[in-house]
Amino acid sequence: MRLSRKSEYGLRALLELTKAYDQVALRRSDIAEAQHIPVGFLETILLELKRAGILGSRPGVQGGYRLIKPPEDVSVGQVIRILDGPLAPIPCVSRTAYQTCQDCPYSESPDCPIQNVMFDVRNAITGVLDGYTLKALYDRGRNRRVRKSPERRGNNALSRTQ
Amino acid sequence: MRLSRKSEYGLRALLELTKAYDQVALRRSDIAEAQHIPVGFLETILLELKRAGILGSRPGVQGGYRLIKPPEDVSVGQVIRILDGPLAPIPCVSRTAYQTCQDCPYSESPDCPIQNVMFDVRNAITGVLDGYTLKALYDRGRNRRVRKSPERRGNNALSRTQ
DNA sequence: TAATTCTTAACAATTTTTCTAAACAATATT
DNA sequence: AATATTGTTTAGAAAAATTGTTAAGAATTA
Repeated sequence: MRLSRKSEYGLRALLELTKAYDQVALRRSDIAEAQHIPVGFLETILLELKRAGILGSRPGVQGGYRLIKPPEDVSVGQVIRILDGPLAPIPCVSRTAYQTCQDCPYSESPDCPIQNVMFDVRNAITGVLDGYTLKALYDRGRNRRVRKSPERRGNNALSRTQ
Repeated sequence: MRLSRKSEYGLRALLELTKAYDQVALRRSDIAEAQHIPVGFLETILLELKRAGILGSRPGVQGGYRLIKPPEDVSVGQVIRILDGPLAPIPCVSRTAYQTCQDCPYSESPDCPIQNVMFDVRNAITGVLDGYTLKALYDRGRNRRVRKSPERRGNNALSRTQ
């Protein structure tokens, strides 16, 4: 159930591009440096996002990559699907990439127990990720860092998870 | 975000063992045949579940594996954690296996945007999997196959996902 | 004792993930 | 037009994880 490095890098890159949205283009080397991402790997990631219509780019001086969709119109779910493929834990519960199971003894039956649970898991995951936009991702991190009410400090994600 | 083969096999094996609960022990070859699982791989899976205290076993004639916990006391989440490790998409939001990120530029900050989303995802996943027991898994598949009301037929998981 | 079945550890094949290299193409500046 | 800058593309290599396999051994029952 792990998020790949690729998707994590992709989201971190998009965070930088969201910050620069409507302002400047960022060179892959800028992004790589800011986010500690191997520049060669980042390259392939940015290109996939470009082909998917999320990024635009231009070579040359003052060139680089930029977000060509409003950050509030791109969901985290979209991004992960582009970079990692379907969000569903198993192909037989995927909306976007459905596939029947071959070796599953329940594959002929209308009710596979595993399929039933994983269907719920898929909905739980997409429920979160498809409702979460790049703008929300960026703002949430930013607002929290500003931290208006001090008593909220102990309630951040990190302390909750340790 | 994929469920491993290992966990899928493990759950399918446990489904067989739930069916036989309090009745007979099942040989690994029986389980392998019933569920189309490579017997050698199944072996390593069953042993992990045994070490975790979920299964018991006995060699010899009439021997085999059996569930030693009531099916209503074992959650699908537990099983996947045993076989695949933590459910969290990234280590920094894991309750059971927390780890700080090394290369993340936000790792010193109390508010990492990625961590925030993935924290929600983790809760969504564990919310489903930790609340789903082997008994529920077994019964739900079984009840559905019986299918009391015919008009529900079009509403099964498979047709929903295509 | 003999047949049956689980036990253990090592390791091998395959696939996926992660990353690199190098030649090339486009753009802007001069 | 020349040059420097930056993205583009393809191929593939290194590393890690996944998915199995093998074989010798130990426990249990008949």
